[in-house]
Amino acid sequence: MNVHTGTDASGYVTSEPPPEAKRPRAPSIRDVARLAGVSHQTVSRVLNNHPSIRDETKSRVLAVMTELQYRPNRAARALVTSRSHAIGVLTSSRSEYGPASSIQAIEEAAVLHGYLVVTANAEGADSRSIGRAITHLLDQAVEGIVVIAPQVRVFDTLAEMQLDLPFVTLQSTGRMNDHALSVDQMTGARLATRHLIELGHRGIYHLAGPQDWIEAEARMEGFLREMSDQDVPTTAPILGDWTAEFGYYAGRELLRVRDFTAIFSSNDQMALGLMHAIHDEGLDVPRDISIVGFDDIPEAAHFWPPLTTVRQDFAELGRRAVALLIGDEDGEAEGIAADSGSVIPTLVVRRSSAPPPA
Amino acid sequence: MNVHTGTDASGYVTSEPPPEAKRPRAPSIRDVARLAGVSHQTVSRVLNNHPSIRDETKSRVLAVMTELQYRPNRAARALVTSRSHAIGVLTSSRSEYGPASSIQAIEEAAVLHGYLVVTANAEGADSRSIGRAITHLLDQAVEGIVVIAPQVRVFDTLAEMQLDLPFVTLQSTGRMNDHALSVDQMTGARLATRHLIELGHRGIYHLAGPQDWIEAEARMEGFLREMSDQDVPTTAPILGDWTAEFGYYAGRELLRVRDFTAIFSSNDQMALGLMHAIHDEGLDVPRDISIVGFDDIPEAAHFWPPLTTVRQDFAELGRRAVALLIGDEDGEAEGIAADSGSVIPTLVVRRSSAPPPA
DNA sequence: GGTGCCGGTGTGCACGTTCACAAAGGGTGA
DNA sequence: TCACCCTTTGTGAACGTGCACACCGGCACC
Repeated sequence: MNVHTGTDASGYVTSEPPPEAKRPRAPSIRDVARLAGVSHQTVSRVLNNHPSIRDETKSRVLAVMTELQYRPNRAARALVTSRSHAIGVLTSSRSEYGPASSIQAIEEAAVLHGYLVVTANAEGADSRSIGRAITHLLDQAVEGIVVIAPQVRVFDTLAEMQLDLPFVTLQSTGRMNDHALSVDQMTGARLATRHLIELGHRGIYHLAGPQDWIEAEARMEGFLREMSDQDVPTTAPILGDWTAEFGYYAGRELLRVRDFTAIFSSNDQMALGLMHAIHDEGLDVPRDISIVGFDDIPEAAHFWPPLTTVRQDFAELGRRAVALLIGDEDGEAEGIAADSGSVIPTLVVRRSSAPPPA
Repeated sequence: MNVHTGTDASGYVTSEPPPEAKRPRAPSIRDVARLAGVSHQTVSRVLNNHPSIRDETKSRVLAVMTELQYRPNRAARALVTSRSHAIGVLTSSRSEYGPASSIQAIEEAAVLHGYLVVTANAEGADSRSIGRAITHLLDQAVEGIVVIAPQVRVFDTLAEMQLDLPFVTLQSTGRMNDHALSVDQMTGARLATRHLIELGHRGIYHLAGPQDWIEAEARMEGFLREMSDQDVPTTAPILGDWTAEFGYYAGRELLRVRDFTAIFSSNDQMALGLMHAIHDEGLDVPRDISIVGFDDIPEAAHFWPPLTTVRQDFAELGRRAVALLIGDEDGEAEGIAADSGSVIPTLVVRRSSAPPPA
């Protein structure tokens, strides 16, 4: 096919190439238009598949597009529509399994909807770094934010910056229902707790996560409620920081007194640390002490002993977050994401839990 | 301060607000310019801190900017400069610890340089999904790509799409030196192997990673070289898939014969699975069999027994990748990142390795 | 005292896309 | 036959920024 049509506006003589063509620029919609013999607007219509376009025209334009390897310029589009088609993810500790899995799911779902994901990690989760992270997201003109971090502080910072952006957290809560997915962390925690009670345990500790994390709070709440519902005397939960390291030291501390036969840990990493401490004392899991975790990270099945834990569908969480955020904005299927029921976590019983010693 | 200056081009009467102001648009440099009594170009100069601007003018402009909460519009900037200031990260299995940590570091480093990170996950790492991931990155007009995936296939796909984009892999290699960081995976593997040999082991297996991953290949190479250098007869490595699950089944298989006293696993997860299989047989680590891993994920210190492994600085890797990519492009400090020496991994000896049974 | 340079600033256009509007062509009903 | 509508297409103007260029005043130099 001859590229030089009669209407070529560049005015170059065919035999003589442009004087040192300084155009490393990608082909634009106008280039496509020229080659297809239509106006740039028609090309635009094809791109946005506008209804009223003749099939023949459309296919001709499409052919030219593939020939030219045309790629729509997102910047130009964003400029004129003032829509970035970007959503932000705000994390702290993003390399942990739970957050990482959710991010992955968010990304997949976002791409599926034609969106782009920008992440910002608030190292340390202090309000200064949260502010910096939010600023970064704002610089990218994100249209919404998914929060995987201590939401309370994020909330404050967001309010402080006095800008309203749709955002979603991955965890259910009483306080922030408008922004939260209805994932039933509490039920998961109750399942774990009930399991231990049904095995016959009465001295049960809870190793909780940081309390400004909504999911940590919800799990603790679930633990406390189940204990009280079953009339088991409750001890005050221990507040941890999600790490195996903390679990280890907490375990060593707890073992000094040993007024318990089971521990429900708010995540699998801390459970691992607990088991390490227990083994260090020459004790056995589950013979002497039962352990239940939360999350079911892939490694949990291969801990020694394999860990009884609560499986959580991080991917589903991520997908819902995106659905909520995007559905919300597009006005498309407003309610679907919101009220399609909670994600119910399931208890995976492995070998780290057993009846208490006689 | 009065917003309505005499030169206000909108022409609205001050007492009468614009008829249902349909301007949710953010303030632009022209708005700033008007309020500061300068031209938009001057504002632009302030933004890009051009040298020749009077201090007084500059501070006046800056004041107006903060007053208006002005944020530069990245889309417009990208459009005119045809630079996206985005770098892409191509992963498979991004929720695993290693990739996740590197991504985090990449992101931090990128933000520091004023760049934006776009990730694309090639689920399954087959060439079709790799193609899709690359397309996604290209749609965002990334200026470079960091690859954390089976590079061989990514290479092929990239070549197939016949587009040249600067890219970097996180692993050293013989083949792709132009694109690879000089992180000495091989030395790490040799350290681990030597450790086992020095403990007295002679029957040593290597559980390798997928061979289209360069790091897996490099670690295997290191293992083989060290074994041959030390004149220890070598058995063929087993090719795994990085998961604890695989390690478990590989362990069960190996234990049928038991012609070995130690296993060097190419990552910590597979090592965990191996130990699980060994425990299942009623054997003890390290009394009966020694295990050495690779990566030193945070959980490794709390495995049972705590895992001897090779620590790798994923964050440093990420930072270097960005330095290489960005330094490369900006022409700024071309060589610094490239030749500042290798990242040498270190051996962390814990309790999973010991002399072989007598 | 003209000429040239330099610091500081302004003017206009370009980037690639979408949007508002208009226009050409064909059909349809009165 | 004319007025009107619908489908399909085109025209021109935005969007917010950077770049090339021009301009202005002051100073140094011959």
